[in-house]
Amino acid sequence: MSKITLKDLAKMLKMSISTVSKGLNDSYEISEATKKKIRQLAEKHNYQPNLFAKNLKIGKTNTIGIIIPFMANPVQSQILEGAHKAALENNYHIVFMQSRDNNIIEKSCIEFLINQNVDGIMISPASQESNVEYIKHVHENITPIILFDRVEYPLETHKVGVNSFVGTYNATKHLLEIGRKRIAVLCGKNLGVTSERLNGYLKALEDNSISIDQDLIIYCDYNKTKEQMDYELKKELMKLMKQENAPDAILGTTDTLTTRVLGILSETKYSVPEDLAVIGFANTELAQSLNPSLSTIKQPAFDIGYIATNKLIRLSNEKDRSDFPYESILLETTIQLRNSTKI
Amino acid sequence: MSKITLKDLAKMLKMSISTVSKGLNDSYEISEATKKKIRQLAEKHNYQPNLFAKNLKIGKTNTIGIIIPFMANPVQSQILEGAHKAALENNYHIVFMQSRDNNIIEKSCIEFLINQNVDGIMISPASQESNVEYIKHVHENITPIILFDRVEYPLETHKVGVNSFVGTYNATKHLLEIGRKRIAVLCGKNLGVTSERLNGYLKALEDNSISIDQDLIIYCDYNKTKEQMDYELKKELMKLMKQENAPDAILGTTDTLTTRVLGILSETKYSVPEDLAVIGFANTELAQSLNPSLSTIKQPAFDIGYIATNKLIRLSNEKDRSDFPYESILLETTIQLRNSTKI
DNA sequence: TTGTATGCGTTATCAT
DNA sequence: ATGATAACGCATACAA
Repeated sequence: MSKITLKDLAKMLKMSISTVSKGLNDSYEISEATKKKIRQLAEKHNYQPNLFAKNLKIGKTNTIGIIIPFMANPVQSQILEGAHKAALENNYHIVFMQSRDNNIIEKSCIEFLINQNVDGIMISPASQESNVEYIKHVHENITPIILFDRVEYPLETHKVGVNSFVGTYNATKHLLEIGRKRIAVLCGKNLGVTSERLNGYLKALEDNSISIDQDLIIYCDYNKTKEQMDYELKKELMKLMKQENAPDAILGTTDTLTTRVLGILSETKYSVPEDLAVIGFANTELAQSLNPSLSTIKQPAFDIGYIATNKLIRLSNEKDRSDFPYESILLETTIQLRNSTKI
Repeated sequence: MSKITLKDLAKMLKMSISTVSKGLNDSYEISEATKKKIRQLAEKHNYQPNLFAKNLKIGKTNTIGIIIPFMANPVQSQILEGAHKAALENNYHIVFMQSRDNNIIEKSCIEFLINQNVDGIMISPASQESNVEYIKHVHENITPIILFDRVEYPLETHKVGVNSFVGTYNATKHLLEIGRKRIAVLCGKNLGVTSERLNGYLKALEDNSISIDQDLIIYCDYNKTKEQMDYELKKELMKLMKQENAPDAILGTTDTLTTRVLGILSETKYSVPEDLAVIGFANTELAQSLNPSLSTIKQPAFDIGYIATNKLIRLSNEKDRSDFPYESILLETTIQLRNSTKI
C-alpha cells in the first residue's frame, strides 16, 4: 500500500524514469502517444509525485507563511479560511504563526518561517511600527512579504485590506441620520488601522457640519490585559456619560472594541440603543444573537485571505519582482443595520 | 544569503559530511571534542537541516493532518490553536482541512491528506456514522487516526474530548436549583456528542425526581442551512411556549445551538431569564457581552487540541501500535454562571 | 573515531 | 523521441 513512484511507473511501462517524468510534466520532447500511455497508467494508480523529492530538487517549498495576531478571533480565522482555500487550489501549504500583538514574538515568527524555507510570508503587523527595518530587510533579501488586514504599514509591497475610511464614514453618517450628534469613537492605540478609520469618522462629522470634540475620541491600549483594557474603557466612558454633553452613540473601530463595549455597557444603567446607539467593526455571526442585535461594519475577511494568498503565491513565482508593480487592494466593507442603531 | 548546508559546514570544519551529520545527531561514534566543534559552528551559522532532504531520506514527513468541521468557529479555532502549539513544540507541521459537516467532503479531505503523506490524522467526524469503514481501513493500513472533540464514534483509537455527560448534568442541576422544572433541551440530530449530553440532562432530571417529557427534547438538523435551522427551531419553540405546560428554561447541547437560540428568542416576546433561563455549551468570550450575559458550559478547547496532537505525534512514532493500548481522555468542562440563569 | 559511498524520488542536462 | 546520469541535502551501512 506504499506510495507509487516514478520508478514503479517506469518499470511497468518498460520506459526510463526520465521519459515518464517528462511525460507527466508535458515536455515537448515526448510524443503524444507516449504521454497518453504514461498519463493513463499514472491516473490508474493515482500517482502523486513526492513533494519532498520535488521540492528538494527544485529548491522551492510550495509553502507560504502566514502571521496573524490571534487565530481564535472571528476576523482572523475567516481570513485564514480564505487563505486556506487559495493555498489548496494552488497546491501550496500554509504554515501559520501567531504574533499575539507582540513585536518580539512577531520577529521570532518571521525567523521561524525563514528557517522553514517558506516561499513567501503574509503578515498582519502587530503594530504600525513593529520590526519595520527587519521586515524590510527580509522582503528585499530573503523572501517576499506582503501585508494583509492591517495594511497601514511602511513597507512597499502588495497590500490587501479593507477600505477603512469608507466603513467608518458610512457608519458615522448613519448615526447622524438617525439623529445622534455626540458620537464617541473607540480607537486602538498604535494600531495601523486606526488613522484611516478615525479619518472616516472625522470626515463624516465635517461633511455634516458637526464640530469635533477631542474628548469623544477614546484610545485603548492593546498591550494591556483584557481586564485592564475593559476597566479603563469603562472608566473613560462613564466619565463622559456623566458630563453635561454626554455622548448618544458609540462607534467601534475594531471588532475587539465593538464587542467589548457592549459587555461593559450591559453592566451599567445605560441602555442600547435608547441612551447610546452602538455600531462598529465586527465580523461575528453572533451580532444578530445579541440583544439588541448589533449593527456592524463587516469586513470581507474571507476574500482578504483568498486574494492576499493568491497575490503572494504569484509574487513568489516571479523571477523579477520589479516587473510587477506593487498593488494596494482595498475591499469595501458592508454595513448591516440592526437594532443597536434603531431610531 | 542562501541556506547553509551540511556540506558547507563540513568544508569549513575540514571534516566529512557524514561526520558533521553524525555529530549534529549526537551519534555515539563521534568524540565529544568534535561534536562540540561541530555544534558551535552550526550554532554560529544558525544551521537548520533541510527538512525536505531529511524527510525524503527518513520517509517521514513530520506533518499531521487535522480535519475539523469549520475553522471559523470558536471551539474549533481554539482547538486548532492548541494543536498548533503542540506541533510547534515537536517540530511538526499541520495541514488542516475542513469537512463542513459533510461526509463526502470529509472523505476527500482524508484522501488529500494521505496523498500528502502525513504521519497521522486527527479528525472530528462530520457525523456519528460518516465514513466509518473507510476511516477504519485508513487507520489500520495507511496512517494512524485519532479522534478529538466529537469522540463518540465507532473506531478503536485514541480519543480526546470532553466529559459531555457531566457538563449537561451540572448545567441541568443548576437550572433545577434555581427553580426551573420544565427544561427544554436542544440537540444536534445525528451528532456524536448528542447522546452523552442528553444522558447528562436525563440523569439530572431523574436524580431530582423530575419526570421526563419527550416533547421538551428538540432535535436540530445540522445538514440544513442556517436559515432553515433557525426557522424550524423557532417554530418548535414557539409551539412549546404556547402550551399550558410551557418550558421555563433551555439547555443547548452545542455551541451553535446555544448561541442561535438567543438570537431567536430576542425576536420574540419572551425574555431571558424571566420567561426562559438559558444555559448551554458555548466557548465564546462574547458570552459576557451578551445581554443578559450568557451562562455557559465551557470546553477546554485549547487543551483538547494540545493533548490530541501530542498523542497523535507519539502514536505516529510507535513502531508497534499494539504496545500502547488506546486511551480515551475526557476533559472536564467548566460552568460559568451569568445573568441568563439568574434566579 | 572518522571518512566513503549509496540512495531516498525528483528534475534537468546531456547523450543517443 | 527516448534514455542514461548527475544532482538536490541528508542519513546511514560499511570501510578504513
